[in-house]
Amino acid sequence: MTDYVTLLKENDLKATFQRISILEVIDRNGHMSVEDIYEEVIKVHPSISLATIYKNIILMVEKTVLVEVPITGKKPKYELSKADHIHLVCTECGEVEDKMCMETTDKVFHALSEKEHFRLNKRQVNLYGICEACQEVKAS
Amino acid sequence: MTDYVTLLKENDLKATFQRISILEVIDRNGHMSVEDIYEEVIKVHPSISLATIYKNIILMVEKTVLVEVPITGKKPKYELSKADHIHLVCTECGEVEDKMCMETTDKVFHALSEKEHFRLNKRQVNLYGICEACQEVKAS
DNA sequence: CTGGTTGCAAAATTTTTGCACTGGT
DNA sequence: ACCAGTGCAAAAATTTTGCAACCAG
Repeated sequence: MTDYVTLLKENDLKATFQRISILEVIDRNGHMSVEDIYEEVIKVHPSISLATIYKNIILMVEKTVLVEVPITGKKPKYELSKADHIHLVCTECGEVEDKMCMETTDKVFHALSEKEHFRLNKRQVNLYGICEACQEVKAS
Repeated sequence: MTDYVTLLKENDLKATFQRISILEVIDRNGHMSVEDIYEEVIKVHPSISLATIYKNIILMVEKTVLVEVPITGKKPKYELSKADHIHLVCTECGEVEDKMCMETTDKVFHALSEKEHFRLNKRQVNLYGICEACQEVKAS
């Protein structure tokens, strides 16, 4: 995804420089907190206000351009909307990695929902642990 | 679990009645935000301070007596530590229900972690949708 | 043009902290 | 009796809001 203008317009949002910058930095970094986004965007667009970041994140989450990823013990992060996936969350460095492989688990989730008469809408899987890079650092 | 005193002492925490009250209301209600806990505890123990609730939740999460359950678009909730399970989160009424049935998904999670050389520690599955009760209300 | 968007500053909310006092062990 | 734990009030951090100026369509 590089055509943020189209993405925004498709979702009834004006393509302002501020919004495009927010999408760019999130796309580049994968998963970012509000503060992370602010610090990155300000490098490119120094006059942007934190309030604008907040307003736009809320708006873009409503419009489902962005998805909030809540993380145990941390501020939530935001990512671009994409197919459902698993998050590998490193508790050492904080990095979040996406893994697209929910076919098997999805079957379980749907079976469970059916059994419980629960109208399933969204799945969210976070696996917490230590990523390969951080294991190596600790070993040395 | 009703012996909160033992639970606390086993985790090097003094068994104050503020802490016992916090554990009681969480046990009774299942999943509660800081504010929920405060509002319930204050009924039993009107002089308790919100700061005490915060301090104790942070402490009990560190000691793994409590677990933080982050939820998309909401304040995190807290539950008593127990075997890993799936959360059914109703986006209408906010209720969270536990389902103990992660045998199949656990295999997938472990296989994925092994493949990625990720040292898996904790699994967290939230399914968002509409619970049976809320479906009935909407239908009528 | 014009209605949505921005930046700023102020307000509201949420969480943390310092400290004298209290209460479990 | 000791020291962790408490309550309070103040501080810090985070998020929201109102509004005049601005700009994308």
